[in-house]
Amino acid sequence: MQGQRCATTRGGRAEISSPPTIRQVAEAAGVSPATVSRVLHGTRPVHPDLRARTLTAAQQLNYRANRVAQALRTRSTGTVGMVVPNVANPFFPVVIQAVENELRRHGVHLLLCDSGDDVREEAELVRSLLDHRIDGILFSPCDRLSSQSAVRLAAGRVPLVQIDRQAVSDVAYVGVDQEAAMSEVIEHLIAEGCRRFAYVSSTSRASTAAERLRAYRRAVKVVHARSAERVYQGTFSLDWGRAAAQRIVDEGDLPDAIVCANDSVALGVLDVLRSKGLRVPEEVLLTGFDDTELASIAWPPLTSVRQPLEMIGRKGAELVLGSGAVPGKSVNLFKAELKIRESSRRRA
Amino acid sequence: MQGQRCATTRGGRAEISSPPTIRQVAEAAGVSPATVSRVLHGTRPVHPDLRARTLTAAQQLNYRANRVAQALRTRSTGTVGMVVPNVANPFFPVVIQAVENELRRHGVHLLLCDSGDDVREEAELVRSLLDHRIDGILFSPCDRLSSQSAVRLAAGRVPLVQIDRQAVSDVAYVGVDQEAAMSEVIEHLIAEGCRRFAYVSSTSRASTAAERLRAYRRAVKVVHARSAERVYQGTFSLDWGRAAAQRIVDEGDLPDAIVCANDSVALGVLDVLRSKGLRVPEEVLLTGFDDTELASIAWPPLTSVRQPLEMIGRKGAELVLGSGAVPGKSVNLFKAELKIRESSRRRA
DNA sequence: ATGAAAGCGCTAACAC
DNA sequence: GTGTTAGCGCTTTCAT
Repeated sequence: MQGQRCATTRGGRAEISSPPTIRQVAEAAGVSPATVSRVLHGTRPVHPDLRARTLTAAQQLNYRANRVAQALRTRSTGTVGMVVPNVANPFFPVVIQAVENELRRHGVHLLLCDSGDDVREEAELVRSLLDHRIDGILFSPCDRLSSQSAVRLAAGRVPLVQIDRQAVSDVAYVGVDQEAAMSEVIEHLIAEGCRRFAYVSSTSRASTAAERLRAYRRAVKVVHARSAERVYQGTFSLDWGRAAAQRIVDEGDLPDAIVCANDSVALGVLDVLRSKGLRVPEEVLLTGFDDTELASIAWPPLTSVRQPLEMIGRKGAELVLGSGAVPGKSVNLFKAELKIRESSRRRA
Repeated sequence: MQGQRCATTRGGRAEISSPPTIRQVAEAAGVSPATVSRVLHGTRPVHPDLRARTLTAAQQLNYRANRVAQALRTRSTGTVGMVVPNVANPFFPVVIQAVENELRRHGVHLLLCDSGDDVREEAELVRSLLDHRIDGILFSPCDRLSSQSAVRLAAGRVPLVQIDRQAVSDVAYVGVDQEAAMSEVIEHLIAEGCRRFAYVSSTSRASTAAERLRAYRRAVKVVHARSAERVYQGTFSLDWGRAAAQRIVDEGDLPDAIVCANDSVALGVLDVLRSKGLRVPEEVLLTGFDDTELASIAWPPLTSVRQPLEMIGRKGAELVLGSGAVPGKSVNLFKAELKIRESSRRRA
């Protein structure tokens, strides 16, 4: 609506609003811009009188420093970038929220990017964020292999911490110990008497998916070698869960337990089992992963793995800001919590 | 890791890496910085030879413009701010994702802020975003009254569009017609034979909550005046749903249908009804709102209202960018879709 | 303790 | 067409 420009206007006409500059504050206060800056930042001592005049003028003009100019000069934008594979994946919103909160406690803003699980896009995003001179970056690399170059590129320029997913081992990382968590799931199922398993997951190339799968294989091999190969990979969706369950049932060889790499998939499986008249947990036990709201609301309630999302986000933010992200490595592995619910409890 | 500074170094020592400046490209190509800029932006015609040399030099040095400097000069940062009350509310991630995608198609980044449903924080965030000279702002005001000043402040400085929630009527807005949606819910229930209702909602001061409530009252009044007053307000959570259901049951006066302002609440209600042995939909019909994944997964599947989230996000982004946000007003009301499922279907 | 001046990296006016 | 110059708004030497 309003004109945006202004400048000092040689003529002498009235200006149209435009945020006041430090210069204008200086003039109003009868001091130099440098003094204003010093007062506002407490960088160096300033005479009480000038200080007072400056403060008054600043307040009167409602002065607020232009962060862009500040950034150019100080080489710090007060922003941090975050790149995640899929904002709509219920795992991330909570992490994002925690990150944003922690950043803001330090006066830093979050530049959020969704890579859409696409390595090319992801790399592009990282480059673009660097162009914007973000002060750091939180990166959830979508591909544990192909994302490596992007991670390295960015890590060479700004503090970087990998979050949830890891592509490069000597760059800071924060997430949960996926293998420990999945092992715990299997141990629990074995304790419930299960011996034959099937694993429903996605073809995701994320490090987390790989770790969970590895743990699954390692853990089931002990009790039934062939179960280690009974793996169904599709996408992290209800529909894939349904499709996988269909296949499992069709094969006419129902395992004792179906282990899922994620809650959505598990609920898809559950849906089909129910429609086939196969009861959970009576005929087959079922587990999910992530412990989204879905898990507790399902019927029967779904055993799942709860990750400390807020903690991951907060710690990630702390690391980028404090540059605990700079040195060789720095791994912050949290422990997930197995939430045992009816879907995996054998009736006594 | 690496040193960040460099500058032209009067001594003549080798520099440590630091992104190349336009000046360095110019020198390498034997042209002026202005020419480089012109080549890179195609702002004005440049002789093919110089053009080629420039391009080569830029590529060789791997030159990428410093967006901060660019922003200072051009008064455009290539960023848009977004303020939402609660990132973890399953409604927002999808909208955010759509916004981010649309922005990126235009080379614009998203500065995401979570106000935590706090008007003070919200105002602070808006001011801070303005300091960062964002090119526009997408605002989901948490309070239809107290958020007005923040909306007005920001709208006076940059293109602003209210998203989902509206505080100021003469500022651009995009969302769904809440009243129409809620009316449709009630009409459906009436058609199913319901006459006596209860409404479970939150004390939220968001415009959407007010609109849904108003529509509920208006619609039920027609068939049963007292139902218009049977309103339970708490928070948008499973627990509040449980608490509200408990109260409703305790009152010993079960309505024909319990209408909920959101899916989480509805599932909380469902949970308690089930534990009390009250069957849905046989003894009481139930509806939610938002049609999150929860709704379709619940048992029985929950009738809910699906909002075109991606469309809202995309349109919001389009508006800020195209500054369809500038003039007096501009309201983009989408229509929600009633998803009728078992929870509100009377057995024939 | 304070001001003048330089300059962050870029683009746009203005000359040629 | 192209280079030179000025300047976006700020912070920070460097003198005083």
